[in-house]
Amino acid sequence: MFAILCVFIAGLNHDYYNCRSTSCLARICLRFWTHCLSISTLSDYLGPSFHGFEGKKKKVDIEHLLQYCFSARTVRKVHARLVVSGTLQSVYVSTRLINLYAHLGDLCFARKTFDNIPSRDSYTWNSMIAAYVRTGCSREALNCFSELVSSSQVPPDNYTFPPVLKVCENQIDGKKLHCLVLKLGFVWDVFVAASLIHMYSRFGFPADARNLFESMPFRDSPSWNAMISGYCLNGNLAEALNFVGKMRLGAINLDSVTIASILPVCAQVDDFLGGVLIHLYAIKHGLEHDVFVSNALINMYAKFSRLQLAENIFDKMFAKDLVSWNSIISAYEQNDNPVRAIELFREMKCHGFQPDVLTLVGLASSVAQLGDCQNSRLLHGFVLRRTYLMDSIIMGNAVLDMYAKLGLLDCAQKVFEDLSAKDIISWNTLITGYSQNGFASEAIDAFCKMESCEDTSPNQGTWVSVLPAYSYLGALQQGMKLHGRIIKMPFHLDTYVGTCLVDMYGKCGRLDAALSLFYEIPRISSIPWNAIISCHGIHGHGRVSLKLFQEMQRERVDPDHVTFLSLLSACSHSGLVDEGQWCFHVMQEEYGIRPSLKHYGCMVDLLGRAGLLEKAYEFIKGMTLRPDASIWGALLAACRIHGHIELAEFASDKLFAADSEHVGYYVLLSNIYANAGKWEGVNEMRSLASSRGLKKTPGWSSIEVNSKVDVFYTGNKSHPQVDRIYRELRIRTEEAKSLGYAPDYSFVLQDVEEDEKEHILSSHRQGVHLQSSTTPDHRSYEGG
DNA sequence: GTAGGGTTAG
Repeated sequence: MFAILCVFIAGLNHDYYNCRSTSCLARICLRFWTHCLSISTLSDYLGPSFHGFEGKKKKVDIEHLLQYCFSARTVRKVHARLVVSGTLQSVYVSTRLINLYAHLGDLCFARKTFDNIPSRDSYTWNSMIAAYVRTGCSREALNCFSELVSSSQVPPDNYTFPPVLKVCENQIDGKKLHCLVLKLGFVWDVFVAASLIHMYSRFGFPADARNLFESMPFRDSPSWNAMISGYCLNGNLAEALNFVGKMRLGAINLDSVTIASILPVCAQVDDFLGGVLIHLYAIKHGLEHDVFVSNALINMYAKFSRLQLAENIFDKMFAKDLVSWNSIISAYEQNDNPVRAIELFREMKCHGFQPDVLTLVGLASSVAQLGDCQNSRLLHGFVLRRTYLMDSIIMGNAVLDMYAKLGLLDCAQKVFEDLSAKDIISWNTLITGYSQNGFASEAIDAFCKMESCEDTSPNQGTWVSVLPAYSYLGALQQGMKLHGRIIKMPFHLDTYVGTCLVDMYGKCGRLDAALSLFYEIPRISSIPWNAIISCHGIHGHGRVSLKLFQEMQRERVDPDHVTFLSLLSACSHSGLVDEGQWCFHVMQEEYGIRPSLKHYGCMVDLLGRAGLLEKAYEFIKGMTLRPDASIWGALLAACRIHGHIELAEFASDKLFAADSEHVGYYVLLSNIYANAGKWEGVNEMRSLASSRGLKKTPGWSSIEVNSKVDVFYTGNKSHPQVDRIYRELRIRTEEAKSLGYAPDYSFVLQDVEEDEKEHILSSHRQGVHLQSSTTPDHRSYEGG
């Protein structure tokens, strides 16, 4: 074998030695050496061949060969030979071994090597500390640093401080390190200074970082980058951008780090053009193929929903890493294309990448978007096996969010309870899950539990998650108490929190309060406009909704698809047929928004409610999308109002062909039959629904008295004061009748006598306005 | 032979 090696080497033309053959040769040599040939023997045989090593005239030795160890296994073999040959006495060789082990991820052997060195020099200490930092063992790194300081073998030097500063845990320790740096005279080392700047920024002291930066006699681009990343950490995006500008004015080249830091800022401040200019700069300076730059570009383009641009970058990358795959997967996931996200996940696995926490976070969201309950459980199982749920709070929250979005609240609750640590986002996710699935009371319960936790305090997201629950119950007084608390907080004029408050006042009927609050919060996005337009529509003030829309146009705020849903619904509930049709036209022609099934549904409702049944039917026939159950349902509801049995039967055929699982439609058709006195049809619908295992959910209403919400629903008399309530109701009905009130019995859809009909109408009894919403329970809530 | 600043998230 050795003879073959010699022939191979002799056959190489030394003038054309390329790196590949050098590397290959070195590895073969290593192999022989670990099999007990001495280095001098190797050198004697191969000497001339090695002089070509990377063009340097260097004597071959084991230290030189160490750089060709590409696996921890090889290093261990070399290590064993070094111990046998006695070469390990050299601090230099041992330190190199520590670094090799650390780079190959074998921290245990790095430490063993470190422990066995009789006298360590500064390189040894620095290498061991850096090894801990690189592998994320912060505590061990800090302990090692303390050991160095107390051992007095060698003092820490300028190479010691950067890694230690990177992992120090608080500003007080950071300050102590800064004092030591000053004492030892390393403050003007650019590496140490950049680390100090970053440390001060990390702990929220940007002024200290700035002072240090200003006092530096010489600044290189990493010093500037430390300032820029520091401003990003502290959320001062304007100053981060300002520093990039200053760098360019000072003729300091932006490097790949600057670009990777600033691209996310362009996305956050919604500056697409700025982002493209940075991209062009990267191309011009040959930086676009840097992995960090490419990844940052993918993420930026994804945030601007420019998926084609993101995918172009991804495709052109020479070397993709896990972050590249995670970025492109979440790009599709966040732009409502979960199918492509999952496809890319499969491709990623084919390329030999193992998913990490962030891959699975993106995947959990994709699975939720697809409504895929089966895969959600598979994902949960996978995450559990990898112990990610125990190790990562983000992963736990993502699984919780997945179950909440799928409406599997029991699973969500279980995941929440099993979380090894809960943060405010865990609570917010649970509260949002309840709130968005109609479990308002559970949402409020969870909020109250969160408030009783000492180590957790609500943030903006908490208010956004819990306020809709109060709106849902119409709990105005309790909502106002929350408003009272929010107003004292620095973010009380936040668009999202403000919009939730506007929505709460609006839904609870306080349109005046909703409107005055609306004019206090920022109105540059469509979000608050949608809320104020919608709540006026709900209460039948369609013309006000239209006026607000005109105001929105004057303020040059771009409406979105939700704005038009709110407008169409407002017009529908106010009988504004022409205005509704105008909105539908403007949406497409002026704003280029393609109508969704929801918009079509609103239009059918608008025409149908106004009695234009034929026109509504013609409208459905002209649709560019295939009508689903909701469209036929809207037509059916209109037929019910206007008693058009023939069209109702046609619509119901279409409806049940599209969706036979929605109980609301059975109830609707049953009510149509009842209205027409066709009681056999009513019975048929009821038995059909029950034979398919569908249960109707009762309608409900609520009232808030003295910050206490009472919920009533049909067929239930469990309220402790039920007798008093109905006595009062009878008195009020008599009073109303004496003033000329005549009950409209067409809403009583049961085959009973007139006096019974009146009783049904004036109480919460089964048969009146059956709804398919989720039923709240009838517990009461004390004000928070 | 040892060191700084960077990309993805619920």
